[in-house]
Amino acid sequence: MAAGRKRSETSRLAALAATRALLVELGYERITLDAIAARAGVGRQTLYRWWGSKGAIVADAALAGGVATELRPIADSGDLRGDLRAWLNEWVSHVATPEGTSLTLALTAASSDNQAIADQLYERFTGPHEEQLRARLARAREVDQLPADADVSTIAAVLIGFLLYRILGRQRLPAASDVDALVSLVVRRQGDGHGEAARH
Amino acid sequence: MAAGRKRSETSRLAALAATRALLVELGYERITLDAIAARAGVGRQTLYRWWGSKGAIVADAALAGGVATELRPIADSGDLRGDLRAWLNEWVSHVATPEGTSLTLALTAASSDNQAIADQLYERFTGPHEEQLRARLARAREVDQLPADADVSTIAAVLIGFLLYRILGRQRLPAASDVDALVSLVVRRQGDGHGEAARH
Amino acid sequence: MAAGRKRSETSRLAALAATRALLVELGYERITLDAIAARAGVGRQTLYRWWGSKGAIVADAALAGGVATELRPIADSGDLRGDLRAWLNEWVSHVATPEGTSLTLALTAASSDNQAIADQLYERFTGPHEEQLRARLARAREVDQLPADADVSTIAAVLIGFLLYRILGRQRLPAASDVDALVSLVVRRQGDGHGEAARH
Amino acid sequence: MAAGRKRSETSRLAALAATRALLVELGYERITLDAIAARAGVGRQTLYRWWGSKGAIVADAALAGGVATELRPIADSGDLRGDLRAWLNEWVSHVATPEGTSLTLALTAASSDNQAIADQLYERFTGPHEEQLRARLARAREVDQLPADADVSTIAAVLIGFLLYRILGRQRLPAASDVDALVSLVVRRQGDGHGEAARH
DNA sequence: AGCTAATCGAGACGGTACGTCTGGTCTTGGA
DNA sequence: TCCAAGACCAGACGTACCGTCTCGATTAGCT
Repeated sequence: MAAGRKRSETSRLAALAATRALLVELGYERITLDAIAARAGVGRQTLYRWWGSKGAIVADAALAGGVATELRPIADSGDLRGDLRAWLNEWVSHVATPEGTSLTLALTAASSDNQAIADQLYERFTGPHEEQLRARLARAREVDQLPADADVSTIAAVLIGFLLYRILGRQRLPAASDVDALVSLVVRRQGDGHGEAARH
Repeated sequence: MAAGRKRSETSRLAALAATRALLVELGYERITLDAIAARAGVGRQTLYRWWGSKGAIVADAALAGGVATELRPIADSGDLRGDLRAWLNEWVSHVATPEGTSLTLALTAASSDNQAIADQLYERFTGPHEEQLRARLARAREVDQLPADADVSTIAAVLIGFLLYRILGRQRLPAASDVDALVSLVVRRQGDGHGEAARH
Repeated sequence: MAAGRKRSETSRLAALAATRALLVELGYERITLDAIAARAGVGRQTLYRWWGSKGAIVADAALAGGVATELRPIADSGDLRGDLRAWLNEWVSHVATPEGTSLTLALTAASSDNQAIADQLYERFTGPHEEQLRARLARAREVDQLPADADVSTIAAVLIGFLLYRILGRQRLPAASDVDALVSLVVRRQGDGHGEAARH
Repeated sequence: MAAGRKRSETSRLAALAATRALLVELGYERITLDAIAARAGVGRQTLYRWWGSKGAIVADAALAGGVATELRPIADSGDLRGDLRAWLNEWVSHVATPEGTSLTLALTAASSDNQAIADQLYERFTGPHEEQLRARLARAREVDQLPADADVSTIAAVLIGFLLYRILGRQRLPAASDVDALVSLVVRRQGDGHGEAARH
């Protein structure tokens, strides 16, 4: 029962780095497995051996060390609105880089193209972030920074959806004031009337 | 200088219909100009003559008669929340069809791929809808269904972003109750406190 | 009922010429359809469209304008031995060129590899030559330059087999004296005893 | 200086046997070192260690125990024509088997491809047989079964070339009557006129 | 008995060529 | 001048082999 040669970690990392670089330069559609292999100094068969398709390697490259890993957890300073603003602004500044924009667009294209990638993206990236957001909102609700009947899932979806719309629209990324307006819209100060209460 | 034969309207419509059909069956990445030409009974050169690229014909097909045109304007019954719920639900039911989902995903992929398509999409589709939404919200603000300082742009972006997130996530389309929660979150009954007013 | 573009004669000839050139340079095994296409300035698909395989194009290239077409018919001067010697010597000098040797070896390799090529080679090349040889021998028999019971098929096969053996052996091509010996062996002067006749 | 492990004779024989089997099944061009290694249950590196190339292993497999070794020497019963007929017929029946045909074609292809194989083939196989033939013919000449001026080299080449032509042609292997005609053509009964003797 | 070194089967590596498919262009003959 | 058909060049696709390079596991001779 012989072992055979081990998978080359060098090749794996070179392939992912080359993919990220080419994704930034060319975008998902114009990228080529030939180009990735050439840039990484790796055989084409090696890419097929370990990833099997362009979509898979792109997803892995974008998620492993690309977009996802540098994101910080949402702070819990006790100030929900401040924490959300900080988190959203960090996101925006992260995506505002050319690399961030390219990788995000590439992931969107790959997800639209391939259900498996979409699932992986959700499982490894979107889902954890959404869950983190819901957890932070739930904690805020417990300390009465949100009304007891606040719908944390809807709030989380609205925050992420807003970012998504602005990124994909590529017209203009949200400024700090846009983030302020967003947070103010969906998270009112506790003690603000909610429901039919105090007429003005 | 002879005038020559006129452009064949039959061919144009057949090409667009074939593109839509194949988009639904295959998605943006897997579609082929050969396949469009064959299904439409049209020469391949004819597609290049009038559209010039795969992206252009896909965008035209999806926008002209595909996703966009069947949408109704937002009603103005005087009841903002009801009107928004109706509009959002109509949108959801429109996208919930297989054809609607496929065309939306195809447009997303094409937009991620190609800035020109993204611009066209915004100009002919997203922009008008957002503008319509802002106009409806502004009218509501005038009749005091929204606070005077409400940020209609942010509200509009949030509503669209929420839909976008749910569609692209492909986990599950929003139910009527999700739409209710969304509308309740961003459009409070007039008289609700809004702004920095009360407690500190 | 439209016609479509005609097959490009330019491309066809360029492909065959490039194949011959590369066959001489590289030999059958080391030749590449990529290389043929590149040298001919022709798309690779065009080669597959019209020939379908490396073997087919090699056979066509070697037969059409390569080895076969320049061969003269066997003369009929009335002198069988002289005519055969001339024909054999012409053959040897033809094959003795680098191009002739390479093409012959390539055809042999291709025939060993592929029955279809072997059949085509026989039908378009070997067969006609053998038939021509048989016809010349039969005419000689009619004018009593060969015995009435001479087996023209065997003689023809022996002449061709001798050449084949010397060419494939690649040790040394037959000289004029070898050709003389061969002709003397298989074609005796009429009037020479044949059979049990004149004991010595 | 320790010695290390010895070469595995088991592996060597398994490799040669697998090569012969695959040569029969697939032919020279379609054979694969992967396939040989897999069938022999041998590592690929072992093949390269001991033979170094596909051509080398194929030549070794075909010559060692394949085509060559089973051939008997030419008998010397005193009857030259009978001995030649027996030898040729044995050859034909040997090659007429599927295995014999495949191995012969494989050797031809390999020789056309590779000069080193061609040389080895001549040295280990064709050469010895031709030499054996020449020796038998020379002995016959000494006992006056051939004319004193008979060219034994040409006769030997003619006999081998005839076989080669029939085998490679693959149209039909020579029957016993063809062998008779061949022998009668090149070996006339002593006492037959030979040379420029009689008529002018 | 332990050491040392060459061998073994297995299998990943960087490459090259395969045969196919598509993109975008050009040509043909008919309307 | 447009159209359907279809050949053209270019180049990416995913697969199959090549010849090389690790791996860990056997074998031996030499100490």
